[in-house]
Formats: sequence, C-alpha cells, structure tokens
Amino acid sequence: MSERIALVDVNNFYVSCERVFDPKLVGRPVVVLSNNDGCVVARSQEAKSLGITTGAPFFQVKQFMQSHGMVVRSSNYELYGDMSARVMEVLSRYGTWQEVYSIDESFIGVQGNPDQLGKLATTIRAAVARSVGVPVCVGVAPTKTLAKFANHVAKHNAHLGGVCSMDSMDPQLVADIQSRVPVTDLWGVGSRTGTRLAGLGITSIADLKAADVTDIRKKFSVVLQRTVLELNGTPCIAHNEERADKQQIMYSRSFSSPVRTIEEMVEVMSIYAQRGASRLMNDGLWATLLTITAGTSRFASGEASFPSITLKLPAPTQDPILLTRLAVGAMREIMLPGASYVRGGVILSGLQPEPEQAVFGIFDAGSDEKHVGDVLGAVKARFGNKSIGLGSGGLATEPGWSMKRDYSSPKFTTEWAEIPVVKA
DNA sequence: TCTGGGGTCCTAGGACCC
DNA sequence: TCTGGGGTCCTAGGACCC
Repeated sequence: MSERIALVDVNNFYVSCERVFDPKLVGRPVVVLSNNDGCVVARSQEAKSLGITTGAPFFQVKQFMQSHGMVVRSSNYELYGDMSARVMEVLSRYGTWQEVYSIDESFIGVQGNPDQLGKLATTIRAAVARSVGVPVCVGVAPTKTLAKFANHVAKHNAHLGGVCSMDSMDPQLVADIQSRVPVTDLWGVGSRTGTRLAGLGITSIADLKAADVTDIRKKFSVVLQRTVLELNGTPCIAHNEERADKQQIMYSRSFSSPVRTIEEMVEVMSIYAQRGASRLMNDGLWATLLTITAGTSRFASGEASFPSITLKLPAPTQDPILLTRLAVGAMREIMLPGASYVRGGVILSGLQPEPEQAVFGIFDAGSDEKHVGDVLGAVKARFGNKSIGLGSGGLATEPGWSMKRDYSSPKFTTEWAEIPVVKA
C-alpha cells in the first residue's frame, strides 16, 4: 500500500467538449479558437497531425484549414466550464483528496499496490468516458512532477491505453524515456529556464534528475530545486485541497476593431469595471486595488502605447459605481488619444472577504449604494448579463469593438433555449 | 485587415522602523 | 571626517502554467 498521486487530464479538452454535443466532429480535424477568434487554442489529434500549432493566428491558417475540411469553433467557455465541473465531480469519487489544477486537469490522492493502481487508473478513465463522454489520460506516480511526466508518457504511447502508472514500469524503460524527453517538456521548466539549462549541458529530463540540487538552488531558484527533488521521488510541492482564495480578478479582452478615441475607451472601461464588480459579488470578495490597462498591438508598426496604472481604493469595495468612476477617470488621464488600442483590461486585487468597513460609492450614506450592486446582480441573474448596466455599461446594442465569435456552438448545458433536443 | 485570457509563485529592491 | 545591522512590508517584474 503506497500513497500515490494521479494526474488526470482531458485530451484536447475544448475539442472533446464540442464533440460530445456534435458527434459528427468525431474523427474529423477540429480546432477551437481563442476569444475574438484570434488564434488556435485547442486542436483535435487530426488537426495536430495536419500540422496546426497551438497559438497559430487564425487568419494565417484559415485557408489551409478550409482546404483540408477542418471544423472551426469559437471558444464557448460556458460549455467548457460546465463540462469541467462534471469531470471533476467524477474524479472526486476516486481520490482520498483532490486538487483541481485547471479547467481540464486534477490531481487526486490514490493508494494501492502497483497492480491495484494500474487498474484504478483504467477504471477512472472508463468512468469519465461513461458519465461525461470525454476521453482522459491518467498518470500515477509518487510526486506531482512525476505524475505529470507519467501522464505525458500515457498520452504519447497509444498502446498504453491512456494510462501510465510508474510503479508498474521497468525502471530501465523509465530512464530511457527520461533521457529522450527534452527537459522543457517537464512541468515547471519553460523556455527561459530551458535555454539556461542547456548552457550547462542539461537538456533531457534525465540530465536534470541527475543534477546537483544545491547547485541548482544557487544558480536558479527554489522552484527548480523542488522539481529536481520531485524527479527523484521526494514530494515537495504541496497540494491545495481546498481552493486557495483568489488573489486577483481580471477582466481583459482584445477588441474586434481598434479603439482610438477617449469616448470609446471610456465605454470599454465602464463595461469592464462592471464585469469585474459582478465577479467580486459572485465570489463574495472585496478589492483594495484597481489596475487598468490597455495596449496597442505588438505586431503593428504604429505608435506603441501600454498605459497601465494601479490605484489604491479608499477602502475595500465591490461597488460598480465607484470602480467604474475610478477606472474611467484614470484611463482618461493615461491613454494616448489617437493610438490604436487592440486590448484593454481591469484587474481587481488585494482581495479579501467582507470587511467590517466597506466603501460604497461617491455618497456617504452606504446602504443605498450597496443596494445598487445588489439590484444589478439580481437583475442580471434573472434576465441575463446584458439586461442592465450603468452608463455606457447599459448599452443595449453591442459596441463596434466587442468580441467576435463567428463560429460559436450553442450553450448546450447552461441556457434553457439552447439545450439540445433529442428525438427518439 | 486579422496574433487569447486568466492565473500563480518567487525574487529583488526600496521604504520604513528600531 | 566619521555614517550599522537586521527586520518587515510592499511592489514590480520575471517565469511559469493551462
């Protein structure tokens, strides 16, 4: 009986979600695009085989995709979020603890001898397929870093049937694989660190595993030191079973057409600040810092401008009126009129639970202004997000810069009007 | 013409205090 | 002319992740 960690993740998650509701997509090359239909963020195996890369700008590969009969979808985060919750619920039944690590993957604590662990991994895979309908891979190992690695092995070796439990593997085979897989494929080693490691002759996972930990600590960081320890079987990355409280809430989007005037940017900030305030209320959090940002395209030749400023709020708040007023006022000051902004954002940080003394708006009274937020929230919950808003945030028609989603699938699971109809 | 969004953790350096 | 040392808190920026 040993304690082990399983890392379960959904294969090509967004594409797999689309396929659940549109089985015609099975077996075909499919890609899902980022917000604003900007670039490719998810690809089916068939699309990967045709050479489509993650992050490829859509406009560059559009022709190629059409000529190969690829299916394109805009991202549908409501659908993916709902499907994610279903997968996580199933996984929670199989672990002694669970840490939801991202929208499509979760660590869970598992126990057993090598034989039992292998069977459990297969059982989990079948359970998710049966109750949610998406394919997963399972990696089982003594540490998180190794569980990630095992998952990687499961994914890249079809004959393993989507599971890989390190306890059942021949150690020599593990060593062979680790000497072939580049160190940058490892969880926690990105391209920057990879370049520096290469300078020291460390290019494979096996090289890093054999490196001197104190030397790594000195030359790099405690983060990479932990990775080396974990590769050698010593768990040292803590699990956060209960969701750690959020540290920040960000609402940031690129625009479908550039924003150049103060009037339009005021509209953007007004809407984004109100979205941020709604999220604060949903999460029961109050912000003490407000950051606003905007940016011109990094790919354009025109005048570059990246205005950004952080304001200390007078007291913890979630008030949409105050946040809107401050965001709009600050942006007026720092933006460069005439520059072609392609994105903007509002970040709320210094988050905390309900404070004893909160500030509500520009008046001193308090209760009435708190009321405004509550009423906005209630109306949105009942009639939808676009039903009400303050100032420019209440525009009934979409502004010219708002997000483009030309290839969206319906909200199959979260919108009554869009639930699929089954005819028997 | 058109290149995503939302997070986390760690570190270095400055301000401030005794 | 000489000009400590140690601690905490905060922030900006780097690196990474999906």
